[in-house]
Order: sequence, then C-alpha cells, then structure tokens
Amino acid sequence: MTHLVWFRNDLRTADNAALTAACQSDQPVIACFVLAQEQWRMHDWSPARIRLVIDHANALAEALAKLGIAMHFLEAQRFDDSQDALIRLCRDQSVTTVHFNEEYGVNERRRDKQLAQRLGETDVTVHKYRDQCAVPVGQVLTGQNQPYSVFTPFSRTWRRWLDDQQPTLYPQPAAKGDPVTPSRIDPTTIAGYDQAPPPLVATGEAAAHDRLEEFLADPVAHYKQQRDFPAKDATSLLSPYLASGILSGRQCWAAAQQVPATAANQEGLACWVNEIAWRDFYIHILYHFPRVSMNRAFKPETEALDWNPSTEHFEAWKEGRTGVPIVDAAMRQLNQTGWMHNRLRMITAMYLSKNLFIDWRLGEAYFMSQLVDGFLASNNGGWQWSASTGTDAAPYFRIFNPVTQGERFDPNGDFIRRYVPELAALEGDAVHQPWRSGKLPKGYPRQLVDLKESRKEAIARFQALKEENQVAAD
DNA sequence: AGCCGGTTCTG
DNA sequence: AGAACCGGC
Repeated sequence: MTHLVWFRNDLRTADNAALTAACQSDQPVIACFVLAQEQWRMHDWSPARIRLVIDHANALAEALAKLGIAMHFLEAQRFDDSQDALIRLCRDQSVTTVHFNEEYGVNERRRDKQLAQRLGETDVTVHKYRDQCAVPVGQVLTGQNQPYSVFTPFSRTWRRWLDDQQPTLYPQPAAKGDPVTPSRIDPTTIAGYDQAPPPLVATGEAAAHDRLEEFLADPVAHYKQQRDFPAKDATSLLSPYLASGILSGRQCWAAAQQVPATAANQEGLACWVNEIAWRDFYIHILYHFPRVSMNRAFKPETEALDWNPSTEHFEAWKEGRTGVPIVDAAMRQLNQTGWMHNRLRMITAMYLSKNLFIDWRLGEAYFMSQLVDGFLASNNGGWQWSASTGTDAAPYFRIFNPVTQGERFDPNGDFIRRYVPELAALEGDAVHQPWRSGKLPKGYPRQLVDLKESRKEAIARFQALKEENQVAAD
C-alpha cells in the first residue's frame, strides 16, 4: 500500500502537485528518478544540463530523505526501458499508486500513456498532474475554444486566468516518517557529467529560491531597460532552474505577485512576468501541436524550403568563427558557459537560418547540446520564431542585421571583447566591423557570407515559397 | 521580438 | 548633411 512519486522534470519539493498529493495519503511514500542516459543523448542533453540534473536529483534525494521518503534511482537506457524499471519497482515495493507531473514532448507522452496502460493491468493506479505551467495546458483557449497561435492574445487570456483564479502554491509536504539515509547517484557513472562547464548557478532548491527573491528584491526594477544588453548581466538567470523544474512557473508568478508594486519596479515586473507567459505559451504550443516536437515546422508549407547543406559554414557558426563579432562572441559564450543571453540567441539563430540559410533544426539541436537550460518547448519555439517557420514567428522579411544589433545592444563592445580576445584591442566601433580598418586582426576570420546579399537571397527564397503556395492554392 | 532605400524635413 | 518618416520586403 505504498505511494510512489516519479520525479522527472520537476526536481523540487515545493509546489509540486504530485508530491503533495502523494503525501496527503495515510500510506507510506517513496520516490524515484530514472537515469535514462541513452534517451538523454537522443534528446541532445548537454553535459551542463546533465550535471545540473544529477546534482539536483541528489539534492532532492537528501531533501526527501529528511521527510522520510526514500529516493530510488533507477537505471534505464531509453524511455521504453524506464517503463520496465518502474514496473519492477512497483512490484518490489508493493506500490499501489503512482503519481507524476505531466511532460509534453511526444516521446514523454507516449511513454506515460504506455506505462499507465501496463500499470493498469497490474492494478496500480496512476495519477497525473498538470503542473508544468503557471496556467495549466488546455486552460488558455480562444472564444472558439481553440488554442492560440499568436502570443499577444494568448498572454491576455493567460493573465486574466491568473487574475481570476489566483492559484495558490501546493503546500510543502509534511514528513512521512523518520528521516532515512539518502541514496545518491555517483556522478562518475554518468556520461558527460565531467565534461560540463563550471556550474552557472548554485545547486539546490533553496539556492533557486534565493536567486528568485534576490532578483525580485531589486534587479527586476531595471529588467525592462537593461535585459537586452548582454554585457550587463541584467537577466534573472533562473532559466536553468525552470528548465529542470527546480522552480515552477507558478512559483515565479506567485513570487512576482508578492512584490509590492512601486512606480520604480512595476514596468520591470510586468516585463519579467511576460517572459513567464512566453514560457507557458511555448509549452501550450507543444501540447496542442505535437508536430513541433517531431522535428516538424509549425507552418507545414515551410518544409519545402531548400536549406543550404550543412557545410563548413555550420562548423564555423558552432565554433564562433563566422567573422561577425557579435555572433562569434555569442557562440563562444554558449560553448564556454553552457548559456547564452536571449538577445544573442535571437541574433545567432537568425544569422544561421537566414544569412547562412541552414536548417533551423540543426541550430536547435546544437543549442540543446550545449545549453544548461535546454528546454524543448522554449528552444524549439525560439528557433522556429527566428526561422519564420513557427507560431507568431518573425515575418520572413524581418531579418536582423547582426552588425546593427551588436551596435545597438553592445554599444561599447564590452561583451564582444569579453569573448573574442582577437578583437579586444580594437577601439570604438571597429570592434563591430573589424573589416573596415582595412586589415583584420590576427587570427580573426573574414566573414563567411555577405550580409546584404545573403539577406536578399533569404527573402527571395521565402518569396518564391509564398508564390508556389499561391499557385497551388489557385 | 527589423532593415533598407527613398523621400521629405530641418538647420 | 543628417534626422525623421514611410512603404515594401
């Protein structure tokens, strides 16, 4: 008569629907987490993310142990094997009820559905919780009960739902018994763990809450003005915690509600809450339009685009030697730290998909393979936005000029100089356009493509696609 | 969450 | 000459 909480993308004890529900029963509770390393590899998990997840799984096991809940770390290769591991655990531990919070990728949904079926045959009850968003998927619909595919109207309904419902956080679970000895994953058994860059954020749920509170106590007031300047470090840096569920979107929304609004902070607060809405938006898109997690474009007609083959241009982009300073600085930040500023994600994604005209899926996968905060819904949404293949995407003719973007958002070139030492000695605006001084600094490459020409070419290809579709429609 | 080229306004 | 504005992509 034991309840099992299966932790996946929700490595927290606070505000956790599945954990709270399990602890409300009178029966004993155990927990599990599946180490599906082969599946992680297939989903392009980065070493940085693997390390963050392992560290937080261990921290979670400790926190649960204090509540008298033993964590079982299960070995599996892929999701299919994880079903077997779960079923074995249920049998060995006399589990009668399994609780977990939903995930929305197609593989995850298929896994959960099959598991529920198989457990049903053995008289184990499965309880699923819709816990990943501030507003649960399925709750933000148009007047015609359809999902939104444009952000602005989505966000209006999203905000109204929260204002009306005022969702409260799930109560912290009470101890289920005397403390137990925590189990622990040995990181040396985990592929990739020791290849991770130094941790970007401190480990543990408490550290995540500290960062959230510190951000909302002051920096949020300058968020709207300063967040777009990568040299300023003016973002919350909560994405690593959100991506692995150490913090929930609902906790972020609730914490923002608690901040006394002043003239000084209200714009920044609203701007930041809007980013939580973006996260929810892309999760809702993933839920309603599963094709986006099956390597398909949201706009099917864009599947006909003839992307350039992945050549040395792609390698140069990955390694940060495209010859465009802001692009190279951004890619090196990603490679060195496992994180990239959001403005720079847009600039580098636009450059790959429009100037180099390389398939956005390759960029999406590469980002995933490096990012500590790699999260399917947001990463896919962002890439399809940049490539003009997605919901509410940038119109195909709205192509960033990476030099102009660099000049606007890194006006002193501080960020470029931090990550591209070859350019550090250049004075003033030359750091954005090193080719103008006549001779490139030693070791810095010439541009892969002409920005003006490649922009024209990209627009022409999208224009041709549009005309083909008009002909087909006639 | 644009950029570009052309035109008009301004000092 | 440079800012400010605009239509088209």
